[in-house]
Amino acid sequence: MGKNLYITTAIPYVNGTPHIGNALDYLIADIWTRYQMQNGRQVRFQVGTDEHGNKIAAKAAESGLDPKTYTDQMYVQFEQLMKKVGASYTDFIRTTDGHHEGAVQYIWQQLQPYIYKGKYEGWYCQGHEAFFTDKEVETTGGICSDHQTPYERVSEENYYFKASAFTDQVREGLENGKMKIVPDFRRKEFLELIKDGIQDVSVSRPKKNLSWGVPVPGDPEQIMYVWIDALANYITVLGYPDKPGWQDYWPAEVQVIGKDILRFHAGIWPPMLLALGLPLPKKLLVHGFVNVGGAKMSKSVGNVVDPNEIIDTYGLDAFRYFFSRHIPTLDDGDFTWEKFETAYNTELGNDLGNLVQRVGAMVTRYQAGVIGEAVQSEHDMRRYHDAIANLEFNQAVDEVWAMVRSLNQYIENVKPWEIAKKREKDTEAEGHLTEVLATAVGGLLQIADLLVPFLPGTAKAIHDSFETGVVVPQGVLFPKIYRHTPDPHAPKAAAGQ
RNA sequence: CGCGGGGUGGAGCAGUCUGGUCAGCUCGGAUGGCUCAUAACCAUCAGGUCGCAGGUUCAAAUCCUGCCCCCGCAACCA
Repeated sequence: MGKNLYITTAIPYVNGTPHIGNALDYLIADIWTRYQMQNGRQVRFQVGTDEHGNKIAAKAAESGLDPKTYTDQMYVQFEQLMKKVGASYTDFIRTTDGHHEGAVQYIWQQLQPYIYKGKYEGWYCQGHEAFFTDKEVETTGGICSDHQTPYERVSEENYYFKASAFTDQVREGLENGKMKIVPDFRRKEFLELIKDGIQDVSVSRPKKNLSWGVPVPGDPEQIMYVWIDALANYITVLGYPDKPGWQDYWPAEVQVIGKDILRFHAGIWPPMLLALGLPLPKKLLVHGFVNVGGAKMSKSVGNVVDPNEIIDTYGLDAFRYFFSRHIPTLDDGDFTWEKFETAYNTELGNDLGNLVQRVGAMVTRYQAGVIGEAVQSEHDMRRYHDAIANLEFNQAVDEVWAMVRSLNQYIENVKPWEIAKKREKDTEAEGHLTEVLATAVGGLLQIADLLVPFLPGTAKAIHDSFETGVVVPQGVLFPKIYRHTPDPHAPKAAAGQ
């Protein structure tokens, strides 16, 4: 196995504000990256933004800006979120980057044997200068609600990419595991979807209908539609085709995507790669959505949760903890402020934070802070590593918490405070106490190691507390917060209420 | 008969492929213990016909058949 690994995240369309789903992408990729780096791998971790298209052009026009200036303002929000969740990315791509646009045109030319001209037919609105789906047309009764004009049936010339030519190869790759889709039920879902073959996709629009995008080489009348432009980012960001080094990282080990965009990443992207003669990514990690109290998060319902608010209130590691352990990596999850706060107070505060505190306090109190010969804990962490290899991060965190529990149990069983009392009379007690506390510290240090990918700040705090051989208090980890759940120790309000 | 996922103690889940050792885990609730600690921690308990009805088997949450209910997706929607 080589040392170089590559992981990617979906690039969000900058026409909008960052949300939990984006944060989840970054977090998952970041956990994986930190884990691999901890194990001595060289990792490139891509993030970026998708910045072309009509919606951007329209938004920019509304604000009286040219599109590029507009995206220059918008993409920063996403960059801020990436930094806020602690994403240790190495490569940031914007689809408006010069190198990317040039590379995409090169790719288009390489794809020539599989590109043909065809007619695209659909419902068109003059006011929007855009096509609408059958569904939208149906729900509005055929009248555009913004312009009060009927949609017209229009057909236009487009270039198509012959993705269908690669149906068998893609299917094969999925069946022999050359390209895995994780979890497996997503793979089955996708195979079912392409049962009748992958369909060709329209990859360009006439310039009059799509102004803001990469021009099609050799045809000034056509602009590239999203697919080739956006999907290509995964290789252009590495330097493809002209900057050396990209071969060291492609194929990607993992491509992190949401369940909504699986079909593009399994049905268009692999055919593009095959047409370019490039290997397929090894794994597509498909995560689910975050619901709120069982309901879909949506602006119209008004239940959107802002990741920034969580992090500002509870801290970055608390955010990373909840979204890595309580939102299953490979399935939908549920967020509520109550759940979050309960997990924060009980699991982070009571279980882990308090454990660190009590061990530190005992070493300080009984041994003036001097830690004895650290005993290396022999806890078998195979399940932790297996879980990460299987991309089930929530299970890996479960394993860490099993260790936290057993360390609390250990302390309860050996009762260091009783050994401490015996030291006056029993000469062996001193050594015994030192050994017990060193064992506890050893356990904490191992826990800290395991937490590095998930809670880097906490892992560092634990290390800093105990690593030097003398306890260096780092302050209380995860102090109690009661904003959404009742404070059990609050002065009793009037009875009955 | 479109496709996929799911229905397990108050809540959230594991277990189903490879039938018995499964009725398990976490949170919440109750009781007790302890005092090193963030009124934390530890132990015990709370008794859920494992969606419903049949079937296979010595034995089914776990296999087969039928049905009911919930949630996504249903193709150019970033």
